[in-house]
Amino acid sequence: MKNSQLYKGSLNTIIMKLLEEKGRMYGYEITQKVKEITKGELNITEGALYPALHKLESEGLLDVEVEKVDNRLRKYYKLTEKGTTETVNRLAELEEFIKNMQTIVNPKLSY
Amino acid sequence: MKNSQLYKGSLNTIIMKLLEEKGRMYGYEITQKVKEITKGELNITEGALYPALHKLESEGLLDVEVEKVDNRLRKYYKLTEKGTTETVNRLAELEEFIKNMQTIVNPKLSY
DNA sequence: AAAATATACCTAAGAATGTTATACATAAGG
DNA sequence: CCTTATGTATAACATTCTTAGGTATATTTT
Repeated sequence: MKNSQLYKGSLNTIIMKLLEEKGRMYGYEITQKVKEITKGELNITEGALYPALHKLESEGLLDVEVEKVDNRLRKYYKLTEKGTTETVNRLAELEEFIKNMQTIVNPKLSY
Repeated sequence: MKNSQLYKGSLNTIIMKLLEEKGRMYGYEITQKVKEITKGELNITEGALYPALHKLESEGLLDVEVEKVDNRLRKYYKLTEKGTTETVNRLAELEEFIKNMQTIVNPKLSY
């Protein structure tokens, strides 16, 4: 996902947050949604996305439903109960992370 | 550095930002400074820090000055000219990253 | 005085995450 | 017909960080 190394580690949180909002999404849809939200700045690569989805599923955080649309396969993912709980934690961590990074970048604002 | 994977990829930017502010710092000092700024939330491990410093130096972004204080060795790092220029870019990237993540986490604020 | 903690550096093995490249398959547009 | 878009997948490689050691001196605690 993009050149900047900063996004490393945030993919799982992004996926879970989008699923929390949308209810359910399929892989390709997630890549397009992120591209749209970030105005093309963040492009999730498939080589990162699919393994991430599979791992979240294997950890019991996501459930999958396979559907055929226009003769093409789609795998819809949604948060499990456990996944929903975990999403709350990860979003809290993300907000803490952002706060810390802002303090480092712009220490004057933290007075 | 910490449990949360979110910090992955941000260490270089943190180091460079601190050096831009302080002028020069040594490794141990950096770990303590970050711990202080983030109120203990972010602990940079030495296994991450020292290789990162060496790499930034080998890339010509940092210069080193070795000094002996209290009979103990210290390696003071400071930004080179190239490093200073690069710091501006990385900070811009970081702000962009933070903005994007906030948009994803809190889409309502971006209306 | 001995032991633990703090200061100060370093590296190597492995885990986690992501890029790049490739593969397969259908649909739509030029 | 060929390219682009849609849709999923994996394997080799690169990067970053954790964990777990190692070395050495100074200070604080027991």
